[in-house]
Amino acid sequence: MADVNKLSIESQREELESNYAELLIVKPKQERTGLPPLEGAEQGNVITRFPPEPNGYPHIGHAKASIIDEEYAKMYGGKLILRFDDTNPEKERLEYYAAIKVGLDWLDVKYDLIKNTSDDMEIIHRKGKELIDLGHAYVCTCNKETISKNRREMISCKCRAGNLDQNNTRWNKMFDKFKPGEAIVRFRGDMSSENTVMRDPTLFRIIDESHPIHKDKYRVWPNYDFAVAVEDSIDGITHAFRTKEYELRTELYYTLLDKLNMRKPRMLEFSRLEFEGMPVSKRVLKPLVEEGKVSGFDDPRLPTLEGLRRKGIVPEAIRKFVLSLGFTKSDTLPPFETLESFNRKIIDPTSVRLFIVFDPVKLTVINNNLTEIEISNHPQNEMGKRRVTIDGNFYISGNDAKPLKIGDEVRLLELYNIKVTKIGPEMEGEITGTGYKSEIPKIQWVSRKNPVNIEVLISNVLFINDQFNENSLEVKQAITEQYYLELNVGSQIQFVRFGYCRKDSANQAIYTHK
RNA sequence: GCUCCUGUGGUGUAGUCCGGCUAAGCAUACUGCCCUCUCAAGGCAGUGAUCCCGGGUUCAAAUCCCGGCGGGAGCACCA
Repeated sequence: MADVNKLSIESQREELESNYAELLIVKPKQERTGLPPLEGAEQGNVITRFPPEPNGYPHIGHAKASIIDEEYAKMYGGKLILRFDDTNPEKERLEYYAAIKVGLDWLDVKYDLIKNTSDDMEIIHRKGKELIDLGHAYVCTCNKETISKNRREMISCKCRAGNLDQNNTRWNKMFDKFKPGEAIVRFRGDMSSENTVMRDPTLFRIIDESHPIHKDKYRVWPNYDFAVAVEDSIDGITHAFRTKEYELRTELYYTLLDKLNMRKPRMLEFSRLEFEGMPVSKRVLKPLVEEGKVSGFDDPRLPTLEGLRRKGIVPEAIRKFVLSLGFTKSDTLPPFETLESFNRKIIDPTSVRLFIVFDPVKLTVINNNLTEIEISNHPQNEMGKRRVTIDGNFYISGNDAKPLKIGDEVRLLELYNIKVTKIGPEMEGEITGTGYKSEIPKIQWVSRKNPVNIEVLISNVLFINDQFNENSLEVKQAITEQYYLELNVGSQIQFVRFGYCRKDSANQAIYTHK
C-alpha cells in the first residue's frame, strides 16, 4: 500500500490501466433528475395515496403532498388514490371535498381512484372489534384529564384491566347508551413506552355531530391513527407519505397492522412546506378571513391554491418548485422567490406586454404628427399587435417625470424621442427624432385619448415576526391602455418596466412578481 | 422535561446508504458584460461552502465511528 502511494497519480493510473482496467470503470453514480428512488418499489406495482381531510381549502402544503404522491405513482407506472380522510364530522364540510378536487384539478394532479374513508366505516368498526376481541384494545371510561395525566405518568387505569366481556358490553354501549366523552376505545399499547403515542392511544371516540355525507348513520368514529392504518392497508397502498410531524406515529401505525395481521405499506415522511410569513394553518387563517383582514380564502396574500392562482402563480411552476425541494426531512423555509422565478419563466412567453402609468403626470408633445400606432404584444413571440390612438397627449409615470429637467431627452417607447420643454404637472416636449437611441432613458406612456383606470393589488408578506402585517396589501391606482379591456380575466400581463400581473377583473389587476 | 427527527454557500437542494472519480454539482439570489425600443425573458462570466463543532478510523472522509452543539416536531376523545 505504502509503495503504491509513493507512485505519482499518473503512474498509479497507468499501473491500474495496464493490469486492472476493470477497476477504472466508473460506478453508475450518475445524477438523479427527479425524486429519489423508492425503496421496495416495483415498476407497475406502486400505489400511493393523497389523504386530505376535507376541513378547509387546499393550500401549498396539499400541493406538495399530492404532487409527490402523483409523481411517485407516475415514476413507477402505478396508481394514485385520492382518499378523503373524513372521520371527524365536527370539522368536515361538503364544500371542502369539492374545493380539494378543484384544487387538484387546477394543479393537474390526476388520481386513478377517489374514495372516502367514511365509506369504509363498516370495515373499520369490524377491525376495531377484532382488536378488542384479540385483547389488543379496550374501552376506557376514564375522563379526559385522568387519561392524559396517566399517560404522562405512565400509569394504567382500571379499564385497561377489564376483561373481554366488559369491553364488549362497553363497545356496544358506545353505539347507543354512552354519551360523547364517556367512553373511548384505546389501544393496549405500552404505558411505559418512551414514545408517548404508544401509551394506549385513542382508537375510537363518540361524535354525535352530523357527518357531511353519512349524516347520523355513525357515532363511533375512528381517529386518524386507526383509520389511516386500516385504510392504507386495505387500499393496497405500497408507499404512504406524510409530513414529518407524524413521525412518532409510525410505530403505532405498524404495530396496529401487526396486531390485526394486516399487510403493511411503507411509510415515509417529508418536511412540511410553508413560506416565511405565509401561514398555512386554519387556526391562523380562519380568523383573518372572519375579521376581514384578508378578503377571503382566495386572497392573493394567502398560500392557498386559490390565493396563489389569483396572484398569477401557475400550476406548472408549483410542480417544478415542489420537485426542486426534493424529498427531505430537513426543516426549512423555502424561498418564495424560487417559485416566482419558475413562474416568471413559464408565463413570460405568453404574457402580453402593456404600458402602465402610476402617479400620472400629463405630457403634451407639441409637434406630434401621429394619430395611431401599432405595437407588438410580445417582443419575441407572435402574440399579435394592438392599435393605439395617439393625439400627442400622454400620461407618464410620476417616477419617470420627476428627474426630468428642461432640455432632457427621453424616448417614449415604441414612439419617438422628445426633448422636455416644460416641466411640472403639465409637461411639454417636442419630438427630436424617431430613431431608436439606446443612450437616453426609455419610458412607457399611456395615451390620454382612451385611458383605462385600474387598481393594482400588490401583496406583501402577511406576517412579520408573527405579527399581522397591516401593510400586507398595497392598492395602487394606475392608468393603462385600452387594450387591457380586451384581455380575458385571468390572463397574464407584463406591464413593461413594472412587472407581471394577472388580470383579475376589468378594473383590477393583481401583481404577480417582478 | 422526555422522545424522535434534522444540520452542505444568503436561500433551497444534489452528492452521504456502497469513503477516492468534484477541495463539492444544480437552482435561486446578488454583481458585471452581451442581446433587447422593458428594470422581463435569453446568452456569458463572476461573487459566495475549511460540507455545525471536536476527536477517531483510513494511504484517503461531506461521506464510516464516538462525543458535543444548534434547529424543528410530538407528548389531544384533530388530522
